[in-house]
Amino acid sequence: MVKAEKTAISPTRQEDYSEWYQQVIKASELADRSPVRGCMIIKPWGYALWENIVWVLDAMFKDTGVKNAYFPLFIPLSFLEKEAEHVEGFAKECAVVTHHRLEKGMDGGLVPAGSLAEPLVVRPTSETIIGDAFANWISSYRDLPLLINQWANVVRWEMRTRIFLRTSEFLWQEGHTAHATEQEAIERTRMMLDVYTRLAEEYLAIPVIQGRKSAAERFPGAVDTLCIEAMMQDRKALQAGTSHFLGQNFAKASGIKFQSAQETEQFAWTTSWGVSTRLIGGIIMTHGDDNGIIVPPKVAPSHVVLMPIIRKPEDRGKVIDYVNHLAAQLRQQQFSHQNIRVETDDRDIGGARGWEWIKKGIPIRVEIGPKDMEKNAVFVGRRDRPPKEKESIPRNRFVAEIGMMLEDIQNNLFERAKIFQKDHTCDIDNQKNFYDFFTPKSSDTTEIHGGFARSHWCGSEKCESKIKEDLSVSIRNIPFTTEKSESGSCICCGKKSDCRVIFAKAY
RNA sequence: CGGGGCGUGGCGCAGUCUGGAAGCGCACUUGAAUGGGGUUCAAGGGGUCGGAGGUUCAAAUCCUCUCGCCCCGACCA
Repeated sequence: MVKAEKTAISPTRQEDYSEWYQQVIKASELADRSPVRGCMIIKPWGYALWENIVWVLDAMFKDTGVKNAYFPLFIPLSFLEKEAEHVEGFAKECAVVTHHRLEKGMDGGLVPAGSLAEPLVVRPTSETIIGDAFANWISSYRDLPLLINQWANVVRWEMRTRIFLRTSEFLWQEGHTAHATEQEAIERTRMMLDVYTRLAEEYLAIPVIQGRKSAAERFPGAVDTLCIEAMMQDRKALQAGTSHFLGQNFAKASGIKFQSAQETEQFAWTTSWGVSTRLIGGIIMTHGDDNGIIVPPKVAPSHVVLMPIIRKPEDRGKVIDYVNHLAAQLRQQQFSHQNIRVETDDRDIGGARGWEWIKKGIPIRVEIGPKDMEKNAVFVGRRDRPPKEKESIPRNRFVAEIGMMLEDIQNNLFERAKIFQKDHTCDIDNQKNFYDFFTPKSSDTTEIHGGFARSHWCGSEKCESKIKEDLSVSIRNIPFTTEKSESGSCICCGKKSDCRVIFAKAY
């Protein structure tokens, strides 16, 4: 038996996937858990990753005419009551502020005092308060479309939390738009889903499946919910972005009315759409390996780290000089319309230094010592290849080609993830095979099994919930590509179906 | 909120059954050696054992209560 190579993260993905996930976050210094239940402290490396996502998305939003604004963290309780389904969906997970003052209590501790006349809900999402603002801003068809986005934090009091994937507080953006016509709102819903798809695939290197949610999985209060679904390495699905067509539901609830060119009073058609810090969890679980995270170059906090190798103290000055010059040269180079982001790390901590950067997933590591200087070369390791596989490259060539190398890593990550998704997606038409597919082979709870099953579904909520109950498998979405494209029979009841849907276990 | 597991220096753990001076590895600090490398040696710093009660001459260990985390469900971006 071959001895397993030592990995930087233990347990490995194979041994215990969820524990691996926690350990990667710790080892890569993305985040810490906080003293507050279910909340996280996003550390600089993780926050820089988020900032890059924000940067990319924000530009894409603005390209479609969206403007940023900011709305209050607190929502009057009465606002939330306005849309019936919406309340029902969120009521259970709302944090509520009932007091506005603390006083010394009997035992010397502080106790809430001064109760509020109307309790305030900490936003779980902002449809209602933004709807209220929209009602004030809109009076004529000339005010439409209204295209607004806000970058914010929201709070959802979840029963079970998982860092980045489901925390009580998380960072996100929520876009809210109002339109004069149904058609235009529907188009906007789809347009934003396409923006999310581009973010996921072109920037995060996460292949996704675009589709529509079933009625049961729809956003509370929405007429239609579109989403992108990605496959993680444990073969579970992660909803990576959603875009909702809200019809006139929220317009009616908040009184978003306008006068048309024909002088009639009409309710506007609205949409909302969002992605969150959950995407970071998606990056970890799509690209990470047993040595840590791998950050896609286009959103990497830093692209390259330069590590001087100093053998003798007298070499120090010139090696550092060489490294500094190289850093300056690299910073002149461009990748994905941005300057190359360079770190230099001259800590004298031996091999641990290189491993720290591997765990953090920096795309390129460069070692530079006197020998390289003599040859006017650099010694380069790529994060998409094994840690020991490093090569000497002439300095000038490295500087000239670093952009291409990053592009190559970016493409590799995407291709790998695509192949993985393809390998674990299959068409299943037989009920027994379907149940086998989603049933672990052993009693070991950490066994990785299943994947995406493309199977027929008759459209009934009954079949959907039966499968969910039997296997904890849900309909992730009805892909646009398979919608009404093929007839068959429902995997659950056998009745006629006109399309395949994606079934999977989900985060 | 139900079922299971776990809380011991920053991280990973042993010690708990069978009560008897808080340990180990990694990390950290200092010194030296080494020098394409998770290196070696030496000397250090750091923990009221999640918290609160109780039993006892004596509690990390036994009892009661509590808080938190992880996994599996229900809920969800």
